[in-house]
Amino acid sequence: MKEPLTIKDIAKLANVSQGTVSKALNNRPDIGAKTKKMILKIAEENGYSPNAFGKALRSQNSNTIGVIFRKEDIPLRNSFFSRILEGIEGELAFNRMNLVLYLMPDSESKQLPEMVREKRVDGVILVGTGNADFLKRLQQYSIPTMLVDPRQRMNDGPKLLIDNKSGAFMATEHLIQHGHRKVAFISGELSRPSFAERLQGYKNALTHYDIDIRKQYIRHHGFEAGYELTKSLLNEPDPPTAIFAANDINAVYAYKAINEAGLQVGEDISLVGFDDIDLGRLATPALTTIRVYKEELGSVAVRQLRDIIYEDSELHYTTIIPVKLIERDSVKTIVPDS
Amino acid sequence: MKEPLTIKDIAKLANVSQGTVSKALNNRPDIGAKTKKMILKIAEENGYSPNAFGKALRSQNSNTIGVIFRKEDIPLRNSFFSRILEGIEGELAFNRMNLVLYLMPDSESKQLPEMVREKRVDGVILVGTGNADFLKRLQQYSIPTMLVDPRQRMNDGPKLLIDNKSGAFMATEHLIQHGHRKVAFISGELSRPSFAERLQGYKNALTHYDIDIRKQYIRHHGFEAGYELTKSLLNEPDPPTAIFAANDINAVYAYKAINEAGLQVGEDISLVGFDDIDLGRLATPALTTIRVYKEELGSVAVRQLRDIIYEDSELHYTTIIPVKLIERDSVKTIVPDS
DNA sequence: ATATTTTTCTAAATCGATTTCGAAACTTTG
DNA sequence: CAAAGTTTCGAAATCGATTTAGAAAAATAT
Repeated sequence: MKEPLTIKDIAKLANVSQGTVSKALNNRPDIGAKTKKMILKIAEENGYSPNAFGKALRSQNSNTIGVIFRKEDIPLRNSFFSRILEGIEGELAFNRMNLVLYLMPDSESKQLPEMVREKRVDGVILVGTGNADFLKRLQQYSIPTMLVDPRQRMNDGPKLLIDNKSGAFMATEHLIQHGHRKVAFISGELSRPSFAERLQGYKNALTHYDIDIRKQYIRHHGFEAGYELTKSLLNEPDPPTAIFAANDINAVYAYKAINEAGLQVGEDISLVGFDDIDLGRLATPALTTIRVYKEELGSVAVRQLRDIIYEDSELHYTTIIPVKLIERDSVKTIVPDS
Repeated sequence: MKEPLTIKDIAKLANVSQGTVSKALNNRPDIGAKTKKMILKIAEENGYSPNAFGKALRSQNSNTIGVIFRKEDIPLRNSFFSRILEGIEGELAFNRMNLVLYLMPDSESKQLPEMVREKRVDGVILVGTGNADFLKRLQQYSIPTMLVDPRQRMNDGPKLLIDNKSGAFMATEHLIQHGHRKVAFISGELSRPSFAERLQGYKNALTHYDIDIRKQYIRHHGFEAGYELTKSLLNEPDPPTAIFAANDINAVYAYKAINEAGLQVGEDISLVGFDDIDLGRLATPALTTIRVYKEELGSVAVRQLRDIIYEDSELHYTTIIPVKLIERDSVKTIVPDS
């Protein structure tokens, strides 16, 4: 019911000018110690909070950043992206900043989202997206931008990448060290750099251990196509004994295909995933996978973006976040044929 | 590089006053048709977008709403809440509104989030949360609030509920109609009204079909305790032939326990879940469940909140969103003992 | 005690929009 | 054609904060 207090009200209550109140609240130098204390007390007692828009209008920054996901990425149902969002939110909240969320329809690269055109946000974080067009437009607006696991590698802005190659190497190596020589690879579209890099890591591991790379063991298609891919792999004349799935979702689909073929994961077929989402932990047997530090991805993105926005940090890093092998129960040690 | 244009710049370009520009852009009556057209053209050509803060400051509304989830609810990793968020985002984007996201630590009921104290948002949607304290404080601020599946049923604000009782009835009835007489119930803490209501629906169904309610078939504990609960159910002297899990997550845990006991879901034990999250669809065999229209929950919340905020709708509905049985492969028809 | 410096405060301008009120231009009517 | 009524426009106030420049007060130096 009661209208919220403005700085003018506080000024009246404290018998000073609103300029003085502003100085007290913002720790400005030219103010006396006792007046300051007095003003702060009054503000506190009356539960005063400065109006965000008045503040933003004058100071030209809003203390909020925009977070953009692709709508098509099933960004939120997919716990991978959700965790990144959690990381971003946590770090922003820690810095008492606000998060405005935008899910970008794939079609809409024509125009920038309103929040940036209207200057609502001090910077944006693009997760799993960012085509050249869109980025160019952002740059014209000269709004600080941070890319997280972008869909395109060619761009000069600051960005965070996942150590896909090492991770895929570790995953494949893990299978090899457990005696597997016939290791297949499944993934979504290779147009996604992350998948392409994971394929590269897989190949590197095979090469490193002097194992032939078999074309027919490498399958990629669509995003959640793990079910079909696995089914066809199992029908190979010389089927693999192990599969490295370039992401956990596809790995879980592989479970389904394997089960339906009357086989058992971790027994007849070994499986390693990538990402470490909850799904894998819940599967039976629990999925061995490469953990991506998703919250970390989010919080680091915020920290770096804050540096760029508020500290005028000029350096535009490309940061590669490491990954880690998480051993669970989906890999069986076997004796190699050869 | 180029500073964004202000309304003053457009006014200069069009050789009119800024007031006139404002009228043109906002479809005000007292403006000539040709000047209006001319101004709009100039604004368009120069890619002008009004500054959100200037606008918000003057018009006293921000065109953004705050969305609050519980941090402890694993709100985002859990696709249930994610879908609700998607629904909210979609409806807001449709209305060209902004979404600021806040994950509330459970402890923090002492203070309202900054976004509301600073008047950053025109209204808030609380999903799966809202204790009495917090709500009272919100009311003092007289900020329009919408509750979605709240954790407390005693409050007068407008709210959206899930038809838990009917859903649970349908789920249980489905099992009964497939010949099951020994139907167990598992859920998280009954302090959550949603679980309590689902238990009630379960009991109603049993009663309706003249089946005794057996205390030892009703288990509830923790949030993701489905694994242990199911394990102990299977160890009963007279174990159930079917289980109704009050949410899909617990159902998926039940899969794990059942598998580990050497039994098969949809064969030795029938299972029905509640919520219809992706996990259930992915499980083998796919989980029969009660679908909750999660996106709908989100979009309806936004529509009703918009009515309250912008249309001064005084009526504070309690809306109950229906649910639907989704038959998949986790229920087997059996011949009842009796 | 006066002059000078330093500290503390206030009044006013500003950020970018909207809105009000009155003036100017244009229509309609007698 | 003059009077009355309508439209269309612009100047200025306003929203709630911050910041600047200068005045007043206090502290220090001469």
